[in-house]
Amino acid sequence: MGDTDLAALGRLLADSSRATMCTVMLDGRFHTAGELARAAEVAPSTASEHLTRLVSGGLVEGDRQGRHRYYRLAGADVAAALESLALVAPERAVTGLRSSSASAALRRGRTCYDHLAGELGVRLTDALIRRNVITDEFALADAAPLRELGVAVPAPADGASRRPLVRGCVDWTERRHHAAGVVPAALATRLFDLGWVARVGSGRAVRLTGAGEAGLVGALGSL
Amino acid sequence: MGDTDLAALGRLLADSSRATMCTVMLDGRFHTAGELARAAEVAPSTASEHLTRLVSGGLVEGDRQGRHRYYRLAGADVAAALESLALVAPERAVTGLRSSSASAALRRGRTCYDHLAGELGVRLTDALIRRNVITDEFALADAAPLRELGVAVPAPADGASRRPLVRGCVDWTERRHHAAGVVPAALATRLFDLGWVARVGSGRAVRLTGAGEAGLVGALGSL
DNA sequence: GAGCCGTTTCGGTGGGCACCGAACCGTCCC
DNA sequence: GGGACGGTTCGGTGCCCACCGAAACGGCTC
Repeated sequence: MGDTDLAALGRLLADSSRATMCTVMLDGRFHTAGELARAAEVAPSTASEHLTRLVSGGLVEGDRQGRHRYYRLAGADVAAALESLALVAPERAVTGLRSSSASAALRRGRTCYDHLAGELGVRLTDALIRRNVITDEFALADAAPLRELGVAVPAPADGASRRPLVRGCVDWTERRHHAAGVVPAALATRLFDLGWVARVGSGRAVRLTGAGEAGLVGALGSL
Repeated sequence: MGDTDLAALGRLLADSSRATMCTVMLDGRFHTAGELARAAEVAPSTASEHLTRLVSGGLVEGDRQGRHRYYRLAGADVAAALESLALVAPERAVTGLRSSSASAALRRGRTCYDHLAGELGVRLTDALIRRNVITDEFALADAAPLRELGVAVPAPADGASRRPLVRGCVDWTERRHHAAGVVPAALATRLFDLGWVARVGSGRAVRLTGAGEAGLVGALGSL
């Protein structure tokens, strides 16, 4: 009986299979229905039903290409909402060695929809603050070092209504903020292109390469 | 099978009674169990069960005083997560005149946990930006006008790990950001003390008083 | 065309849980 | 003290929905 239908959204996340699928899709990329079914450990038919509900609920969007069907989160605001929920969510007991090492990799570095998070994300954020690229209040200060790296930094925002160039994003493993927004997203894309960060396995986990370590220290003075 | 138990949190919000209670508690204040039961339109026994679950889930904290028991949201991060969810949640169809005028009042002005939101919130945010109290990237710039109003502004943050003095908070009715954080929260408290904003009814809705209109224009140059 | 494969739809089954009324407990007031 | 009242606990009922297998529906390949 409220103003918005919070409960409908809660029901979508209430199921562990759907929650797992959403967590997988937090990397912002497309995933096939079968891949999501395996991740959630349910039959393809069950996964299909879940995905239909997620789409009609507006959390996920689908794109059919050939005989495959690709799904991803519906937008950055959805990813932000899920991340802020994950911050509140209690830590889950780790079961087994494989998931333990997997979550350790996630803690070290991962993508958060379109930018970098985890230890790597906050290290990068702190380096950007020290180099005065952004302020400690997450405002863009000096974009020159980024432009030298080949990052496409758009013109400053003309109002508060646009998506911010830089904003703070809660990091649920580090329990603090890291840099998000248009500029950090562009930076993340560029770092992938340069080969300075690379994906670990097929999930969200990423790591800093040797060239990335050297390159970022050179560009920002520290890391 | 994820890293945190997102599904458990979703289950808490999945029930419409619990969701309504959480929406009521979004004002950050304490509410009695009976009041929340009436808001959700369920028997007191049912409400009690819901509140027990919300507490054990970490979303809500309770405080017994006398024969009453008061409940409120567990923290600002919980409120932020709920607000970001409400932004994603689809608009709900308005049923009846009473809820229509109530939601209209909410759109005009309301408290968002500890600061101001709605039309009033974004007008205030824009005035703060025009007056250069904060930047359009939600960083604190010049606290002098606030101190003249009697707002207690703490010293600048010494690192990125503390709760930010100012941050952007999504406004689900205005579909843009308004100012949140330590400073806007202190400002809201001060405006209540001055009588410049007052609550409308018993819920989250607030309105700007005549004295508030004049006082804020005087302090900030515009509104 | 036939065959394969990824995906979706459809019945049927089972478990979880929201709900209420009744009983119980603690606090306040006369 | 007794009575009223707010809140919680406890059984019992009924609904919602996650799950699977089987079958149908594309699209791709040979």
